[in-house]
This record gives sequence, C-alpha cells and structure tokens, in this order.
Amino acid sequence: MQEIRLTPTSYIVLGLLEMAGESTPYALKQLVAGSVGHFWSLQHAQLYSEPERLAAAGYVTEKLERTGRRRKLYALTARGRAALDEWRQDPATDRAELREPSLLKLFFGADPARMAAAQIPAHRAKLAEYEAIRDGMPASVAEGPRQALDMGIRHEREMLRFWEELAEGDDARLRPATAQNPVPGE
Amino acid sequence: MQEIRLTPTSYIVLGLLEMAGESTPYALKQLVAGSVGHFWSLQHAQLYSEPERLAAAGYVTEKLERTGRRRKLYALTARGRAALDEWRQDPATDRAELREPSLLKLFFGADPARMAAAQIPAHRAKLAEYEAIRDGMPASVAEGPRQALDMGIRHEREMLRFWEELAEGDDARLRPATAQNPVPGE
DNA sequence: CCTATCATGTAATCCGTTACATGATTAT
DNA sequence: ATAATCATGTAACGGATTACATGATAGG
Repeated sequence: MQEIRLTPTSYIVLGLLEMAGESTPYALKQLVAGSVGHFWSLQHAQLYSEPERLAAAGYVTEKLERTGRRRKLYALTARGRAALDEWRQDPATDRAELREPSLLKLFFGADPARMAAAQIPAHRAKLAEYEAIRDGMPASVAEGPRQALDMGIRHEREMLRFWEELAEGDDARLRPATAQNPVPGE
Repeated sequence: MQEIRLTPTSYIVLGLLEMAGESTPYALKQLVAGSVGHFWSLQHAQLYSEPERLAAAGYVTEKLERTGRRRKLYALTARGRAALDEWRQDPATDRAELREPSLLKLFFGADPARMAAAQIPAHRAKLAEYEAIRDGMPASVAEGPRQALDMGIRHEREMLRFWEELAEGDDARLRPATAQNPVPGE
C-alpha cells in the first residue's frame, strides 16, 4: 500500500464521497461545481487522478461498473473516513493567502480606476450569484456549506466596497496626512 | 530564445526588478518577504529558478558577479519592461478564489466554535501586523503597495468578524426562518 | 573554537494544468 | 442525419514545493 500525502484536493474528494456516497469522477465533478468549487475549484482531470491516488493508499475503494460504460466507482473506506475526521477535528490550518491577481497588478502600479472599472461588475455579479444561491437553498443543506457561502458573500461585499472606494478616486486616507487636509472649524 | 508562459510568479519577479533594479535572488527573496509576499508568497527556490526561466526568454539579463561569491545578478530588459507594462495595463484578470483551508474544514463539517477559537487569534495577530506596517510606512511608498495593504487589512477585519459571529454561536440568520423566531411587538 | 543561523544554490518529486481523445446524448 | 454538447477518460508537461547541500558570518 502506497504512502501518499493528503492535500486539500484529497480532503475535497473524501468529503464529497462522505456526503454523496459511492460516486464516479463525473458525479464528483458535478458536486464540486455546485458547492465547494465556488471557493476551491478543481480541474476535472484531478477528479480522475485523485481518487486513483487515494485508492492506491487505501483511503477509498475503486470498483468497475459491470454494465454498459464500465465507469469507475469510488467509495470511502474506514481509513478514509478516519483521515477525514482527524483533519476535520484539528482546528489548525495553513495560513491562507489572498492571491488576487487584481491586487498583484494594483501592487505593481496598475491604474486603480481602470482596474476598479473591471473589477466592480465582476464582483457585483459574483455577489448576486451567491445571494441567489443562498436564497434558494433548501432547508436540508448543512451548516457548513451555509457558513462557507456566507463567508463568500461577505468577501465579495468587501471586495466590492474596496474597489468602489478606489474608483471614487479620493483615497486620501491612504496617503500620510499633509497640509492639504482642510482644517475644520476655526 | 525560448518561449515561456508568464505566470503571476513571473510578474512578481519582473515587478520587483523594476522597483529595485538589478538584484540577486536573495535580494528578491527579501523584497518578497517584506511586501508582496504578504498576500502572494513564493518559495525561495522559485526566486532562483524563475529569473533563470525569464533570462532564457529574454525578459531579464543574467550576470555573474566577478568578486567573491560570484552571485547571479538579474535586471530587466526592454522586453521585460514591455511585458510588465502590457500586463499592468490590461485590467482583465483571472477570477481569484478564496481557498481558505479553514473554510474547507468548516464546509465539510468541522465544529464552528472550535475553528473560530483557533482562527480568531490568528486573524487578530495578522491584522495587528498589517496595521503596524501601515502606520510605520514611510511617505515614499507608492500607492499600489499601500492599496494592497489596505485590502489586506479589510480582509483580515472581515474574516475576524466572520469567525467572531460564528463563535457567538447564534447563527440563526443562516438558518431558514422558522417559528422559533420570537415575534416582536403584538 | 564551535555552533547556529544566514546566504546561496541545486535536484528530485509531485501535484495541478493543459492538451488530446472518443463514445454517448441531445438538439436542429 | 449531422452537429453540438455531455460524459468519460488518458497523457504530457511544467511550475511549485520539498529535500538536500554547503560556504559565510555571528554569537556564545
């Protein structure tokens, strides 16, 4: 049995198999697209290779369909469930980074107004999409996905505010105080 | 001359070479750690391999020190500067994803209170660190880094609020409305 | 002097992306 | 029927992380 390192991708596969039970890579792809993929997406090819990797290390079982397409079916093993539990119960995590391509451009001197003009509608759209999902969520959806979605909405709102303030142009607050500030009163 | 694809890593190297002029990989490492690395960090090994890649494609020049350590010195070429400008002037960017390991755990059922207990001090510390940097920033620092830092502060604040509200336990707002809501008045 | 840390790099591994392929459904 | 899209995979490539290594500098 091969030793492998479990990556976030691994836990996504394990977690989805727990939620959905035995699944094909294609089913996993659909699941990712409709849920966790909103804040952590995967290429479809990884949903073929990762379960194979996990199978080689005993975290999931691999079964070939008998009928027609002979697709591959994956399911959690006890070991897989244990690994998932252990991960889930450990509150320690790697520090996340923002890694916003738009921030990178801004950092290196892109024009804030031009950047904002492109970013604002994108974040508006994303925000609207998330809010629609939230408003259409059936009551059966678990807390976890609900909370994650909430964070996504908050983040989009914050990004939107950021770019909107940049677009207003006057980011005086970002410059050190100078004589240009009108003195109130007196 | 080899063709290469320019990645975010490439633009970080090009951008820093523009800001700092001719530099060694180690100097780049220091620059990253103190600036852009706060939201987009790189392994030090990449600051050796990436300039080499860029040199092979003509975006930077590579020079060997004569004296002592014979370190490698890199500098922007006209082609490198042009690529940087083109990138910077194009407001289109790939969509960023949150990719928060903590959100992933939450999504898959980790205990919100336990997660919050670990996340809150981490975000408090990060926030304090960013605010200290902002307050100590010399007036000479350009707008870009200033704005990026501002976004970092906003993001940390938002994450902090998120986890604090989760920790308070009452996330009723996330559940669909039910009879449990006390009817005000009447 | 010896040890720890800084400075400087190379090599191997591996995950993730991209490209390639093809059979099955659905739409026109 | 034919074209388009969905479903289902494999293969190649490359960038990023990790591990390995060693000379210089500073601290005890």
